[in-house]
Amino acid sequence: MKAEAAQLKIYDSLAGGKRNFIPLKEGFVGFYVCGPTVYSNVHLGNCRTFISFDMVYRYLRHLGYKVRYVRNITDVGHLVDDADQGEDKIAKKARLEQLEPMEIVQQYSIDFHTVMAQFNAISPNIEPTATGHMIEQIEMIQGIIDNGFGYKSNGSVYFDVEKYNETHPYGELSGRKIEDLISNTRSLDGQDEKRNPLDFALWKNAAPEHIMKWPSPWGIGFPGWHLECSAMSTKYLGEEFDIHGGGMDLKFPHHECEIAQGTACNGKSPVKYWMHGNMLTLNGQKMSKSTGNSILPDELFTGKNQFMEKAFSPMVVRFFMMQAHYRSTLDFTSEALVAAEKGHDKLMEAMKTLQELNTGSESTIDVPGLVAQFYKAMSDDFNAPVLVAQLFEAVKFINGVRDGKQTVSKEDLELLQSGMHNFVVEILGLATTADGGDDKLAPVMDLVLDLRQQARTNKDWDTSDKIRDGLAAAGIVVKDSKEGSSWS
RNA sequence: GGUCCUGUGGCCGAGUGGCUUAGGCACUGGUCUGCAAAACCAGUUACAGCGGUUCGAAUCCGCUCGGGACCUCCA
Repeated sequence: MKAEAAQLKIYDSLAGGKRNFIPLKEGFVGFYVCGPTVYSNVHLGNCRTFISFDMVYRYLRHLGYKVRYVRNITDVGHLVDDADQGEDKIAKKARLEQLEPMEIVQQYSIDFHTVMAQFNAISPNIEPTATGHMIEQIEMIQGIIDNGFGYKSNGSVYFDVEKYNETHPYGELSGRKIEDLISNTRSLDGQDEKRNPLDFALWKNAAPEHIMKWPSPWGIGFPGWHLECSAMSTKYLGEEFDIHGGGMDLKFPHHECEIAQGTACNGKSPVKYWMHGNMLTLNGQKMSKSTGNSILPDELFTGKNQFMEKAFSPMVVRFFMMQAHYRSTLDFTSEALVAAEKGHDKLMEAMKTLQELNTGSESTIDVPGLVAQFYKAMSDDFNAPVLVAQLFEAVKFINGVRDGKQTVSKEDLELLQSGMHNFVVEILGLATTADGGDDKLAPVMDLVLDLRQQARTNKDWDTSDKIRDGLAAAGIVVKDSKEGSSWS
């Protein structure tokens, strides 16, 4: 554990407030995040959740915890709607595109991983799939039945919510009362298999024409969506683990059902800290695949979309997200992205400057105190926006030292360098500009700038400006300073 | 309709009782520069409305208006 870190506090959705984080086993953290259903390209809203929890994972790791990070991939069982005729999302897509379901899964899993890599998200330690854990799911269903909380009906198995509620509070996570849920339940067709409309499927009987199905003690079928997370989190993290994350929209019913399933099967509530990331909005409305109000990461990176006036790089988007707290909604607009881009560039420029500073006998600001503020911000429920504000305090100082208006001691400089690296690169996950790679361009630019400098020395402003304007047209910005010209 | 969240300056977005004028962007003035860009310095704009609690509220309570989420698949 980092000695300089303040006590980590996490907002626990179940408790409804911040709690000191104390892991079940000292030094270790079990961390589960609900992953995507791979039936289409991940959109930016999906990405925000995963990026938020990537930041959480990075900070936990930085604090010295050994984290086992599990994020599932849902590749079966997620129905288009809740009616019994509801079609599996993967199967539907497969039918429409005349592909094997696993082709769909493969295609969109690859897309998901590609996008996450672009956002510089660290891969989970384990990324289990629902189809790869049929046996575990079947065993868990059996456990729930054995404990009297599941019942068979027409080849399907349902979770008996009313029975469960007699001894455990169903709805505690989302703040619902079972009576309200019952009175608000809409009457859907084909609910006759269930004893109660609130009951949810653990196993669904598959019709003969159904293409994704497995044998089970209750007949040929497939698992209910909520079950996979319970089965896989139990398998890899235990019956009780530290942190479970996911989007706010999964709170009910998905996470509520996970609590019920885990409790019904194992006799204990599975999760110590429930974390929920908030939604990304576009034009003030929740980004959602089903409504079409969404934008794909690639459309954002290429600028080929109807919402934004220009393209934005993955790191700018990530930085933008880090400027908002993960529990707040964040509205995506072109104007906000442009502002974030400038801020991002300023921060990254300072990161470079930081490597070239001269040291003095003493520092003009309290550098250890500033770095302590970094920890304070992040330890307060991962308050990245406050961290970013502190980072800009550092930027101001860095530029001040560069301009000779401030001084920094050698010791403090090293502290600041490591602190900035830790928080900007390791924790916020902002990759320092990947301007390597273009090996041929650098020497060419050196030559061009050298020629321009000659022109400037000769006061041949026509030539020097022509070079500058020409480069600008090519997207290269030239910056002059006392030490010479640079480009980016 | 039910449950819950939210409304901060031109924009984004922190802050939950008494110096945060948070921070970023934008804007204005200045420094620097051949000019510009970038940097730097300084400054402007705020807490939806009404009422209440309090010595004191952006921060607590009530109401009004507005926005959103969930209640059905969604990160």
